[in-house]
Amino acid sequence: MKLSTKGRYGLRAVLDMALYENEGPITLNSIAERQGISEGYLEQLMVPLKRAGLVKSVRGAQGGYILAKEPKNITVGEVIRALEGPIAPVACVSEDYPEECERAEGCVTRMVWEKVRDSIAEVLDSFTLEDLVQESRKYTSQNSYMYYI
Amino acid sequence: MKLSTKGRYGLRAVLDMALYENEGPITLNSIAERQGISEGYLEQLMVPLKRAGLVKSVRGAQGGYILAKEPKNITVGEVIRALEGPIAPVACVSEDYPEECERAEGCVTRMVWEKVRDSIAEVLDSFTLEDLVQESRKYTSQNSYMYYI
DNA sequence: CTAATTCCTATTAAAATAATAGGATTTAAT
DNA sequence: ATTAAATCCTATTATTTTAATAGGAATTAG
Repeated sequence: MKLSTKGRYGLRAVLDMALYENEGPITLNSIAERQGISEGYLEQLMVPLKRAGLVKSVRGAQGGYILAKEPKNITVGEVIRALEGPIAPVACVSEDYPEECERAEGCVTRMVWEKVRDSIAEVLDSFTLEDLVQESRKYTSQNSYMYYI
Repeated sequence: MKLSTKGRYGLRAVLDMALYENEGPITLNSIAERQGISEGYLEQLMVPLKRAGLVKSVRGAQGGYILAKEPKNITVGEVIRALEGPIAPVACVSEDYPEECERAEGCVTRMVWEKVRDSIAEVLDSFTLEDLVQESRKYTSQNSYMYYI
């Protein structure tokens, strides 16, 4: 029941982008440095984030990545789903295409997993990047450039 | 964010035991057949379940496994924790010994993971084996020996 | 033109998961 | 006592997923 680094790193990356939003395109290199994540790995995470319409890339020198929507319109749930796939504690109750199961009819554990799925989704969908940015600024003194994530 | 087969098979196994509780010790062989799970793998799952005080074994011929407590006193949460470890969407918010993290102080994603952890725990702890047994009997006609899990 | 950057494909390393194998030990039943 | 049915125990292997690395192609600001 653990998130992989895809989801964790990916959320930190987009949150980093939200924090430095006014500085133009953010390079993977700078995110990687601030967050202590391998740049090559971050690169792989950007593919699904772009596909999900959460970030946009700017190629060439002075390029980088920017958020495709305002932080207040990006939920943690969207980011996690983009990177980890639909929320599904077990495959047969996946949010989008639940896997068929012979035992499905009358399966009683399924209702447990459905509730787990919904409660996870509810929490993840209740936070926007903006919420986290604001929370982060609380911890950050006026002059500090250190943001915690 | 998926449960492994440990948790899924293990829950089905103890639920199977709850359903056939009045028939004395249940052999792994019979659970394996009914549930379509490899007997050898089930054997491995019994170790943590015993250690957690959820099942007891009876050795020798006519032996098998029995629940160590009444079904109404065993929650799905206990079973899952026994098999998958403490609930923890990420290691730094694990239910028992959260992993240290340099970024912990002022980390804003952590509060998301804490809420996710708590909401999962709440759902899992809200179901007892008895709840599931009763649900299962709803689907089972009086004369049928087929129980759905 | 050059340097900085994303883009793309492939490969590899490491870890976790799932399953299998084979024998030792215990015990009810005969 | 013997036997058969069962748990117990240790080790190994196969498979899958996760995480990371490598190297070069394409794009673009200056």
